[in-house]
Amino acid sequence: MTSTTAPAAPVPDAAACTHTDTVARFFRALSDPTRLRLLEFVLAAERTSAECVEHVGISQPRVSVHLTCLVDCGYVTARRDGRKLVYSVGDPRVADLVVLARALAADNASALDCCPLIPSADRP
Amino acid sequence: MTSTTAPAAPVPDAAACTHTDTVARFFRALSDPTRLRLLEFVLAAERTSAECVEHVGISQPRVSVHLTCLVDCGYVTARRDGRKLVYSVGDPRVADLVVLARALAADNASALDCCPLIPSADRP
DNA sequence: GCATACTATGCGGGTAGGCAAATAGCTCTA
DNA sequence: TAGAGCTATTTGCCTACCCGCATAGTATGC
Repeated sequence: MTSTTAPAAPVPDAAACTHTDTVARFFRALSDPTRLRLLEFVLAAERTSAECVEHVGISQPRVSVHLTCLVDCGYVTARRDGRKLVYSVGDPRVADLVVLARALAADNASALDCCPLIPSADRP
Repeated sequence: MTSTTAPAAPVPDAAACTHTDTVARFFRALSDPTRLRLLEFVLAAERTSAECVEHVGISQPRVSVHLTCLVDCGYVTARRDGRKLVYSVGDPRVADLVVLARALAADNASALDCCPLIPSADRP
């Protein structure tokens, strides 16, 4: 944690004072169905790029971009194994976050479907 | 658990099997800086619409849309008090989600700034 | 060193969703 | 029942971002 190492920071808690924009961008990484699908796929087990491509069913370049994004945001880490790159989730809090969000989303799924600002794909 | 009520469903747990698209849309509600700012503002205390408008500094119609979105997604609830609408957060898990995300985002803030797919506003 | 996976980057197009401004609708006071 | 205050909806514009396709780059194996 970076907050525990800060001795006399002008802010009481680094985590609590992270710019809201940064947190929003952090959420944005999970707001795309393809990226979320990838994250949950990697969350279940270590996966290679090729496995991810097959799982989500979109082009390899696009999957590469999404995975890079997930790595940049700190959700997953990449490791080379021979010719392949293997992606995995190191921080257990990522699973916590997804589980928590899933529980909340499940309890509000029906209402969520009616939100006009965020229309669902199959409900135009 | 809801799985006990499902007799022969092909899925083990309703919460765990909520469509990924739905969860992604749930995250999308928090992926906008203005909405996240509003949520955290309401999270701290009950707020009226007018207070929210002043806090985020954008037009009233836009705030109305954002607040409606947050209500639809189940993050906040609205209550009428005289002429005003008062918004509050009922589910404590919402706070948990935000705190957890803040902690994760804080630990990856620097890397997040470098993610080209999700560029920050002040870093073109 | 060369060939072959495997992965990343650039380009162009289409849609989603952000904003302000104008306006309609609802709720309480007088 | 007016009238004033508060909130929601509509319109139009513009930017962000997702996509596939083509291609460049890099690490590994022979």
